[in-house]
Amino acid sequence: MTSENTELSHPGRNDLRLTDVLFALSDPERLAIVRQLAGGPLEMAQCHLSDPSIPKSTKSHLMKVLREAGIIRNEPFGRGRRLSLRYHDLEARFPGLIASVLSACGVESDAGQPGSPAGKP
Amino acid sequence: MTSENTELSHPGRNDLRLTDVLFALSDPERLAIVRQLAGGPLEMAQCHLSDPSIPKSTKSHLMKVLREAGIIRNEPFGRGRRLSLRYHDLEARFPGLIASVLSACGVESDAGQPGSPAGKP
DNA sequence: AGATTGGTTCGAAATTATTCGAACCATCAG
DNA sequence: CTGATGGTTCGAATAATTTCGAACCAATCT
Repeated sequence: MTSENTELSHPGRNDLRLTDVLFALSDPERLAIVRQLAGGPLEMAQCHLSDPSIPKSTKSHLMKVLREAGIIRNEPFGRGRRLSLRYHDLEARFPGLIASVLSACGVESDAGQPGSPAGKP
Repeated sequence: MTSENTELSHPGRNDLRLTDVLFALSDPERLAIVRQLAGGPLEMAQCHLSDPSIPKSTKSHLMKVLREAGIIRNEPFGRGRRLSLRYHDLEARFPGLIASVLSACGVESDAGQPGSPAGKP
């Protein structure tokens, strides 16, 4: 049977709400996830939480909050899922915001995203 | 009696925590307050909430969250209090963050703050 | 098919935030 | 001093979030 893996719903770029984005980013654990994704997409299984003993239902919920705020994309990938930062959408809707948050939490503005922050012309 | 009006405690510039700042900004009512203060200091009595029937204890609590996150300054002023955005401190600690949040919520980057965003040399 | 891995969803329980009235404090006007 | 205005703080009620186990689903491997 070819019964496509669960497609989760993502808000469209224009439906992103600033307060929801800020809220999702306001949790240390979620922010740490975003930091990891700043380097490029990651399989969920390779995206680690600060405490490895946290149950998967909790991890899934953290991802849900980020996804529903429009911060990350969560798509089927092989037997698991692939997570990615919706950098371009965030940048388009809230220019400079995600870049300043990343830089504030110690992400070297480098490669990883399309129209990344400044740094290398 | 000259018994100084209540001095509230404010976190030092270097004690500002990104997650606290993001959390404080993630509420629409608090964000609206910040928007008003972007134009410069305001007496608390002149700083209005979206719903004018909200009791003053609630308003005071909103200010408390913003103050404890280090976003606003709240100091005695005459018989009331004067509120101001800690733009400079925020900018120093989280470069670009407050500017992008303000611009994302429709604040014309104009005067109002010392080393404000670009716009007018 | 059956077992394994990786992840979502559903409740319920625990934690944390918000809201609001009442009490209180300070300043200014009379 | 008295009253009025402006605001903080406390405590209790309510609302929202977080956390976690159990049940479930999909894809892969044997």
